Amino acid sequence: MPAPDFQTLLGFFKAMANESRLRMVGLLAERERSGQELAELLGLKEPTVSHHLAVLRSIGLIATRADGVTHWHALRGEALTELNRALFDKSAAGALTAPTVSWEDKVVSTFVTADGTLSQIPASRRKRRVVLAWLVEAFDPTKRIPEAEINEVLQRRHWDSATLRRELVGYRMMDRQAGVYWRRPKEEWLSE
Amino acid sequence: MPAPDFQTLLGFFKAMANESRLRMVGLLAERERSGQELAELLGLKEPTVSHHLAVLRSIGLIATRADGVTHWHALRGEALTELNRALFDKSAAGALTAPTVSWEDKVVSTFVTADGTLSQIPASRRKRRVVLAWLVEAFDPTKRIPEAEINEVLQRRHWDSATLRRELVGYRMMDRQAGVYWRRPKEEWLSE
DNA sequence: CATCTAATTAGATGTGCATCGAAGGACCTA
DNA sequence: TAGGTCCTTCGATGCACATCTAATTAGATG
Repeated sequence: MPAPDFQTLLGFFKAMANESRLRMVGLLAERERSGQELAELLGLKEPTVSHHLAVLRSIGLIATRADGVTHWHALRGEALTELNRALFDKSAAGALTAPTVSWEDKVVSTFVTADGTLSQIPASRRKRRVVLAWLVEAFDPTKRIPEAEINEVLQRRHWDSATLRRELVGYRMMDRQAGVYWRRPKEEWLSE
Repeated sequence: MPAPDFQTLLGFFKAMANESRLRMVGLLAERERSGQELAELLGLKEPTVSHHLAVLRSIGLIATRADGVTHWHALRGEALTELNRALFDKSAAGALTAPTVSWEDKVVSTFVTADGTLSQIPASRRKRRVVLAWLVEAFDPTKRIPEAEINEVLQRRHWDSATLRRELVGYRMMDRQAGVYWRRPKEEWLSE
């Protein structure tokens, strides 16, 4: 049987995250029970029990068998075993891991509009660094670039090219001398 | 480590039964992360993340370390291991078996709201006695307490502190003389 | 078929909780 | 100590859901 995906896992937790249902599972773990019996033991009305049973059944945790007008409900032990593996095996991380978009990508896509311009310069240091790292890609790492060209390229991204230029130097992503700029290796950038 | 009780288990499921928190656990399983980072990755605002972190921390699932202004959060693998055992070992039935909630507890929780205030004073003598027994716990049994303090404490539970005070004396749970009150031993309370 | 019992469905209601904006710390750095 | 960043706390809001009553289905029985 395949390791359950994120939604399955979430469904399982939601099903168990209710006092009545959790107690119900406890009661059904002992032996099979009828709806009435559960209602009595849990102090609930039958419709409520019926509702909870439907939830538990929908995740395959219980099986119901009809005998005349009475319905007998029982816990499916296999289901618990399956979930045990799913949850706590090494694969757990796999199941839980969200579809991976890196944090950096998210930050960039937040601040860069569809046409490639910066909607604003992040105030947060950490995010600003990410956006600048993206910006600096626009420059040829093997060349020395005059300030005029730097400004022109940055201007295309955001009106405040002066700030961007200053920040690129501040974060050690670029260096300059006598009005000429060049990219610095990533190892030398400020790490935070 | 002791097998967790019913309430602990329920708390765990409640904590995991939320998409944001479950994804959060997945992200933290990979590596430790800052609040900002989580907010960005989950598409939530920081207050929301903070709230969720508090929930996960309250069940001991994550540990937080501060580094300057940044707080780094990490998953406590041990916690998961513990829960694994608790959940799926032979004890499953035991842990899940409904907690026997006494009648008194049920009564108290019926009349006391989550924030510790009385929603109403029970009309039934027997239930009123239970609620008063719960109320009287608020007072130090070794001290003599001025009426002003009595009132202040009771007021926090219910607007009608005068009635509560009178009833406490009526049920012989407290006694008074010259405007000073003290608790009486349980053996001397009215038994009904 | 008439009626009884057990269960489910439908609809209404109240509550818990996820989320957010605003405001308030804590800690850094200049 | 002034300003800035990161985080938390507070209060408000809206939605999801647990529960109930009433009505309906389904099987049993005489």
